[in-house]
Order: sequence, then structure tokens, then C-alpha cells
Amino acid sequence: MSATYHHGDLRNALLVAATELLEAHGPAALSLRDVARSAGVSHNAPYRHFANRDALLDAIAADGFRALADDMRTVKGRQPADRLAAMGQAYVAAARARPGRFALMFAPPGAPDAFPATAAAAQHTYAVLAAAVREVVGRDDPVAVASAWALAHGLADLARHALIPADVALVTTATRRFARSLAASV
Amino acid sequence: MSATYHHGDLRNALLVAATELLEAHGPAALSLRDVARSAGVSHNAPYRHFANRDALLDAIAADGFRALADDMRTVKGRQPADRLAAMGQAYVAAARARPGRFALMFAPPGAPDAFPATAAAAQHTYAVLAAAVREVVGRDDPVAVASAWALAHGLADLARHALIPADVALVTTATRRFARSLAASV
DNA sequence: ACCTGAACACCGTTCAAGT
DNA sequence: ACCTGAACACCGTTCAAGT
Repeated sequence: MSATYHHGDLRNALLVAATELLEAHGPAALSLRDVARSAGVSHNAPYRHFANRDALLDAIAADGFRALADDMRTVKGRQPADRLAAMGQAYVAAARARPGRFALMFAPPGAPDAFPATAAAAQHTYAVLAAAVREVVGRDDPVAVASAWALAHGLADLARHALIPADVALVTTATRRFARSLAASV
Repeated sequence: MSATYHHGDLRNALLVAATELLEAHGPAALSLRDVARSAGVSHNAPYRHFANRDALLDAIAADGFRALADDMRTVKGRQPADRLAAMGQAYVAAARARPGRFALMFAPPGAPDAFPATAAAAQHTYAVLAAAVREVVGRDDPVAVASAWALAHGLADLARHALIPADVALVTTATRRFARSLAASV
């Protein structure tokens, strides 16, 4: 086990351990010392790979945005509107699958400057969604892109807090209605 | 100064101080000891009014949801669809006015059980929105209510993280489009 | 690259005591 | 009742000295 840490695997082991703790106890309860303990190293070993706690969280949140973009990119559907709706559903499913990481992605604890990788990866997610919206409406439409992202994000975040029913059918219907009304507006 | 604390004002003074610190440094950086210092009392005086840190944050987040519901309720507009759009705009404006409190409302640090007042106040916000949607579509439509809340919440949360343009016109257009397509669907 | 171990200035929370 | 200082077990972070 610990032999691998001597071969450059500690960085990844820390990310895995942190992600597990994140899902178990939430972002606020995530301590660097816990992560180190969980990975079986001393409390200051993480500083060999991350400048500080924020840098570790930045890496995890950036991973989250990349995974989100991948999920959205690999969605299937015949019509552009179907694909856009499926993207929204994938977004909500991703939040549901890893609520701790999702919370971290949209609530970085600290100054925005401390999360550069997250910001860059989030722009990537925006680009994926913007391309899908463009396929539906045939042009760049920042309002439609913002609305599409807002709808998916809102459904995901509100469901996470049990403020709307945790109902897959509701999400399916909501994203379909949106995508169709967008397609009908052209 | 400290004389007023002896007359039952400390609870409110703590809430005011905490809200200020929340807006200045964000929820993650809010320490109970800082709040006490800021209010001019000893570090454990807050325990006379709040069971723990979560209980203080619960009170602030619940205030936030009540203020949000009030903002939405007092919105003007001739047509039901105009009022619904204005509610969405009021939601985004409220998040913009107090981003620290908004972040706290949707990222309570700890178990959901620790935030009962917040949960109750949030249900109230849902009811205000549901009534407005009912006026537009003429019936209970959980998908429409969830979509309306999700759109407003998503726009607010994404703008807060600079993931969509911080543009008032964009919010106005997005909420109007949504409200009109909802009215047109009946 | 990692470890031990100490140290610093913080936390949230509890306790015993003061008015 | 309300407030206080001392105390406990934690943190994040840094340092010194080792393998």
C-alpha cells in the first residue's frame, strides 16, 4: 500500500480519499487532516501535492465539472431538442450521484481566485451546453443557454435540498418542455 | 452598549453581526467566535441564545427565506405571467443583494436535521411561487412550479459564480420568455 | 517523496465560577 | 439569567530534522 505513495500515487490517493469523505460528510466537514489519515499518511504529507486545502478542493471540483461535461457530451437523441433535454437530465443525475462534490462545485469555500481549475473546467461545461442550444435554435442565444443551464442547475440544486419532489419523471418532463418550447420558438 | 445585551437584545445583535460577517467573508469563514467578538461579548455568550453554530446559521438562513418570500409576494404586474416573471427577477435580485446569505440558504453546513427553521421557511417560499404559477396556468402544476423555481434559482446561483453573464437584461428576458411560454401553453 | 514531531494561532464546545 | 476565563480536542499551516 504505502509503497505506491512513494511512486507518485499519493496525489491520486488523496483525491480518492477526499471524494469519499466529501460524499460521506459534506464539504464543510472535510478536513485535510482527515484526508491524510484516510490515505494513511502524516497530516502534512498532502502539502507535497497541494499548496493548501483549497487547492485540493479545487482539483476535486474541477474533476466534477469535467465529469459533468463528459456526461452531457455523451448523451443520445435523434433531434437536437431531445439531446438538449437529455443533457439536462444527465446534469441532474450527475448531481444526484455525487451530491457532496456537486455542493463543492457551486460553493467553493474561499476566494474565487483560489479555485482556478474549477473556473476553467466550468467554462468548458458552458461550451458543451452552448453548442447543444445552438443546434436547437440555429444561432448563438446567450439567454437560451443561460436558461437551459439555469433550469438544469436549479432542478439539481433544489432536489438536493428536497425543496422540489425528488422525482425523475418531473425532471424528464421539465427538461422536455423547455427544449420543445425552445425549438418551437425558432 | 453592553447594557442592551442584558435586556434580551444579544440574540438580535448576534444575528446582525453574523449577517455582516457572512457577506464580508462567506459562510465557510464564519466563526462563532468572530461573531461574538464582533458583537462585543465573550466567545461563549452566544450559547445562551443558540444551541450551537448550526442553530445560529439556521436562524439566518430562515430569515433569508422569509425575506425572499416577502420580496416575491410584493411584486407588481398586470398579468399573472408578468407577476411570475417579476418574481423570478426579484429572486435573482435578492441573491445578488446578499450573496453570503443566499449561499448559506442553499449550502447548510451539516445534517439537514440541524436546519429545521430553514426547511420550514423554504416551504413557505415554495407556496408563494406555487400560487403565482397557479394564477398563470389555472391549475396545480408541480412541473411548472419546479421549473419556475429552478430557472430563477439557477440564474441566481450561476450568476453568483460568474458562470453566466451578470446581466440584468438577460435575467429579465429569460424570466419573461419562461412566463410567456407557460401562459401560452394553457 | 515521504515521515516524525513540535509548534502556532485558530476553532466549537463545555465547565466552573462570577455578577 | 447572563456573562466570564480556563480548558479540551480539534483544525490548517509551517518548520526542523530525518529516511
